[in-house]
Formats: sequence, C-alpha cells, structure tokens
Amino acid sequence: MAGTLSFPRPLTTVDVVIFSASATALEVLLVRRPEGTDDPFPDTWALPGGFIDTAHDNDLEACALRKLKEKTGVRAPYVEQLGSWGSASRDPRGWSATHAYFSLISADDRAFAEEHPGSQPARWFQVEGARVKERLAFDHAEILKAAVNRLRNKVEYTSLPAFLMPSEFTLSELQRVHEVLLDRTLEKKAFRTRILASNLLEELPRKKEGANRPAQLYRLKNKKAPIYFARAIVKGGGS
Amino acid sequence: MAGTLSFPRPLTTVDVVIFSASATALEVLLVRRPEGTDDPFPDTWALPGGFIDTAHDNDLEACALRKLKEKTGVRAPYVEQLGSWGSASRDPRGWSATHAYFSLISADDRAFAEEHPGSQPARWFQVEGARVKERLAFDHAEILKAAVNRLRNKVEYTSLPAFLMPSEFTLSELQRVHEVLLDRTLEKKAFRTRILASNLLEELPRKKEGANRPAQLYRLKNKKAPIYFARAIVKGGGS
DNA sequence: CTAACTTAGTGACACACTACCACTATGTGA
DNA sequence: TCACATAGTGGTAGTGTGTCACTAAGTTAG
Repeated sequence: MAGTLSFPRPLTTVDVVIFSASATALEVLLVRRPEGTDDPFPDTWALPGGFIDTAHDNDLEACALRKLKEKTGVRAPYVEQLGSWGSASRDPRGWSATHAYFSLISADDRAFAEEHPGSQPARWFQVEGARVKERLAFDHAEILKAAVNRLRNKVEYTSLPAFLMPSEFTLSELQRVHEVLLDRTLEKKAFRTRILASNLLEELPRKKEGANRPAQLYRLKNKKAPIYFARAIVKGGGS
Repeated sequence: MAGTLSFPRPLTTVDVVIFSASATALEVLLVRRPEGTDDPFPDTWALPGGFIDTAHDNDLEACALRKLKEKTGVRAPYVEQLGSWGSASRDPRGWSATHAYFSLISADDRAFAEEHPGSQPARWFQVEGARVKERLAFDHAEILKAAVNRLRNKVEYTSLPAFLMPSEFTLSELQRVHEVLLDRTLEKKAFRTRILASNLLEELPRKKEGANRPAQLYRLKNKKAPIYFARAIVKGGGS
C-alpha cells in the first residue's frame, strides 16, 4: 500500500433531494444547469448540488446543509443521508461519486426557492410514481427514485410526513399528506388514534376555520426528530 | 460552474463493515494496517477497505464486493450501503471521503478470513456495546458504531440475523443470535410464532441431535432478501 | 329558520399479532 | 427410572390497528 496518494481520485460531489408537499402532490426541487459552458448536461434539470468546496466545507453534511441553505433559505430542516452513487460512467468527465442527501421542507418554506434563483433557476416539480416528467442530468433520476422509495417506505412506520407540514396544521391535512405519499386512502379513525397516541403533536388553543366544521390545530412537538412507530400502517381506508 | 474539473478532489475510499456471529457475540472483521510505510495509522486495526481502483472497479458496490471477496472468500453475501463519511480532518493526508458498506457473513464462512491473510492479517473481534476494545484507524470506530446501531435497529423489524446463521440451523440457535444482537432475552413462543408465520424458513427433513431433545433444522428460503415485519419486537422474555 | 351538505371527530367492537406462562415432549446421563 | 436440560405447544391476555356507523359543528341555499 505504498504510494497511496498516487491513486487517481474520483470527481466528488454532494447532491440533495429536497422534498416538499403541495396540497395534492409530493414535489422535488430541481435546478437548471447552465447552457453555453463545457459542463455536461447543459440546459438540463438536475438535483441541487455540486462539488465539495474542500477549502470551506468541513464535512459532507455541512456541505449538504450549505447547499440546502442556498436553495431554500432553511437553516435546519430535516436531513438524512440517502446513500452514495459512484461509477466510471455516470459522469462523462470520468470516474465520479456523489454523496446524496435527502431533505424535507415545511410547506411554509416552499416559496423561497423559486423567488430567489441564485446562480441557477430552481423550480418545484411534481413527483409522479417515483419520477418527474423531465429528463434529469447524470443518474439523478435513479437517485430521485431511491429517495422517493425511501420516503414512501418510511411513511409507513415513522412520522416523516409531519416535517412537510406548515408550522400549524390539522389532523386531516396531515392525513392528506400521508395519503399523497402512500398513494392510497387511509382510514380516518385509525390514523387519528395512531398519531394522537404517539405524542408527536401538541394541541394548539385554536381551530382552523373553513367552509365547514372548524378543525383543531396542532404543531410538532419536535421539529427535527421523527417518531418511530412499532407497527407499520398496513391497510387502507374506503372510498 | 466553469472550470469544474479544477476543483480539488477528496481522497476517496470504500470501507466494509463485515459482521458475523459466534455462539455468544457479534463479531466484526478487522485488518491490521502495515507498519514501516508512510501511510497513516501504521500497525493499527482498521475496517477492510481502501482506495477505489478507477481502472477496474466499475462502481462503488462492485468495489465493495471485490474487497469482501478478497477478505472473506464470499461471492454474494448480504450487503447494503451504510453511508458515507467525509471531512477535512478524518485523514491526515487531507480532505477525504469513504463510502461505507455493511455486510453479514454466514457462520459457515467465518474461518476463511483468518486462514487466508492476503496482503494484511485479518481477525474477528468481539463487538461489545457498539465498539471493539482495540483503537481503530481513522474514524472507523464511528463507522463501526453506526453499523452496529443500524444492525441492532433492523433486528427489531427485519430478518437480518438469519444471514449470520450457518446454512442449516434450529430456531433456538436463531433466537440466541437475536438475543446476542439485542442484548436481551426474548420470549420463546412469541419468537417462534413470529418467525414461522413469516415464511422466512424452510423446514428440513432432519433434526439436530445434541445433548437433549433433538431440534428441527431449518434453512433460509431466500439467501439474499430479508423479510420486513409489519410489527417490531417490543418486549423481551423472562430469566 | 330550517334543511341539505360537508368536513371534523368519536364510540364500540372486530381483528391480528405479540406477550406470557404453564405445560408437554424427547433426548442424555447418573 | 429419575433428574435434568432443551425443544416445542396450548390457551389466553394485551395492545395497537381496522371498520363503520354515528354524532358534532360549521356553511350555504331556500
């Protein structure tokens, strides 16, 4: 193992899959790669990310959080590592590896990204199945698919969807987000019992007024740590 | 984003946390780093791994499987990605990142590693708590801790421990491995009902003779894909 | 003012899997 | 043949989820 420093080093990047939820769909934030440069995939949508700045990023997570802050303005959202993808063929410039992160953004913070374009224009895209309609740069479609699958999976036994909600929300709204993510209806009573028994939420002293019976408002007790349920959601609801 | 190729590239490695189970403990395979070289952490135990061979490794997983094969002789064990660790400080040679994998080796294949030293001597070390007694190179103690925690967690709702068993085993043996991983006793009937109802095992037409009543032998129906239980193990057993 | 409508929220019981514990089964060795 | 050890089971309690019909509380149309 002498001369280890002489090993060729792969190109290394960090990419972030940033999710949010509209009223009817899961959405992912994508950026437009510039045209007229020598970089691959010009004028193509891609996951936010880029090279590690070895001079300023102390570690991978700091790098991911920096990119998240730049794109969404959010300082401390829910973030977890998704995995890494590396191969000789994923980047035309040579052997490359990316460290992919996975983030959930509150509905309150959805506007920022499209209003503050920064160096690259950004847009929310609806996720349909486990993909978006647009063609993505590199292997980002595969990374997105892994992120969506991971999220869908965790919906069944964690409280992750709660991190997509605005700061105050009703149980019905939370249920709707679950249903969008799982792509199936859930039974109201079972859902409410499960959530309320989990100690995830704090009841607020006010209700959301609407076209019908006002609904109790809640907020998250803990904005960063999810709850893990001992039992997964198994069955759906009617209608 | 012009001139992206000029970004300094971090040192990039792949490390593999290889677990097996003895009769009484979870064990991890470590290799001894050579002394008398310029490489950091000479004469120190470390996770098996090393630099990506960009000329021969097509992707990260292939690189991990190559290292696994070299160390354990096993071609297709259970492998999953654990995560990646990267920072300016984890390697004295500069900014470095490692892609960590996580593997479970059948008790049948434990002997190979210590009998075929290859370029570096290898040894199984007992895992106590989430660590080994020896000091490890780099941030490998942290990676090991993450791997142990992931494994412990998954024991509660997957069939992962089954991949640590020899090709034929009894339910009591499987339960003992669960108990070692969870560090608590389990209730026999509950455990057996859960496992048998899961369709994980295939009954063999023979029994294991021992000092007492012979026990039914089983083998895995699927050597690669784990089972995910809808409910986690919650409570323990007596004694 | 009242009825129809819509969404919020609950009561009561069925169901499935796990937990518990005492019991039986089948071998060895003194 | 009896003590002992481990394998394996029967029966029932416990706990969270699933089901569904019901009540609650607002709006809107007449």
